[in-house]
Amino acid sequence: MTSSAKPKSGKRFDSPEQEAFLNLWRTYDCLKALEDELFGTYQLSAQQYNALRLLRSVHPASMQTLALGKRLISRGPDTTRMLDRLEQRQFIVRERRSENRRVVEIAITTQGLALLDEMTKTVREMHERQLGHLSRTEQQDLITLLKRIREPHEDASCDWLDE
Amino acid sequence: MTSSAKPKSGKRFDSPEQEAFLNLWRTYDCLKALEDELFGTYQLSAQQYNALRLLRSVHPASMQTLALGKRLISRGPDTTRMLDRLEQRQFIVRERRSENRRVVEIAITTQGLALLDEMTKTVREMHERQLGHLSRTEQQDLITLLKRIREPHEDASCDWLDE
DNA sequence: CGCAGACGCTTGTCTTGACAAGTGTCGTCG
DNA sequence: CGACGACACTTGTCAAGACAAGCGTCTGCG
Repeated sequence: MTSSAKPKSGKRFDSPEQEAFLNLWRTYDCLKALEDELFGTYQLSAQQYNALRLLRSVHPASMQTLALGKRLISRGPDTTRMLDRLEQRQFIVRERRSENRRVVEIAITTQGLALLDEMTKTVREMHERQLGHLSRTEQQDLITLLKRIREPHEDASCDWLDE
Repeated sequence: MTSSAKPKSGKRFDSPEQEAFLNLWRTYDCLKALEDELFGTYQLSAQQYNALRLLRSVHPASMQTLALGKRLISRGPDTTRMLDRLEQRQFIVRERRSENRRVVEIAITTQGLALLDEMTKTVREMHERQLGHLSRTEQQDLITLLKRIREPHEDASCDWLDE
């Protein structure tokens, strides 16, 4: 009934853009598997690790929940629950200050810092396994390309504040 | 207590590999948002769309559940439930053949093909928005780099059969 | 001083994906 | 030809993410 006479197996991709995106997806998923494997041994998600790293970068100061959430990849209201889990394991502390009781200040604890220290070596090794086989030039080219991809989208929902 | 005298805010990344990976993650997430937005209007997930595309590529033949699952990004036993949803909406049919009652053959239906046809234009436009601002050369470079990244990992869990 | 509205976070609920165990079917070997 | 193991899929259960509504707190305006 539809245009069933079209070539079905001529090409695998409808457009070069699609091919590029599917490759990006596949590659991300591939590297993410390595990441998850490592973080799994620490009972941590990649997002949680990033949150801790971010908190360390401002230590001994603190960050507000929303500001922290914005800097992570997944925007959204799930920051609260992720922080719940980190607080429960005492890697962070939350504090409502009297000066402004609306916001919650998040800070990394000594235990959180210790965890990051403990992970440093294995995380670096994992990244080495992920991308170490690329030359520095290739890595730079990749980063440049990826940034160029995001350029027209940053204004929308993809504003990354980590740089 | 820990090595708390280390430079905290000297650099944002622990290694070039980490910078590359975080850029990859961020970029994927950014493009995925555009994708989800589009597929959302069709009440479809990206995985489901890929499954339908894959089934179209072998139409009018069929595929086995496991083979289909392997070709998608997320490996795993959740293929069944994803297919449940597609079957419920009559985009695919499942059939147990008498010759081998262990396997389930999946085939796309006329309605599934019609849905893909209906989506073709908007999907192409979305990909154009995602990556259209890159030159053909940049797109090719990107694809080459991404494939090179996956190279040493393909043997493990990242064997992509779509090519 | 009090109230409306905005802000920041939390909670509820649903869908989606991950991991493990279970069910039915086939090949094989005694 | 009957039992055992392997295979392909399904089901159960749980954690993680998405979306929307709710709660407490602050600001501004009459």
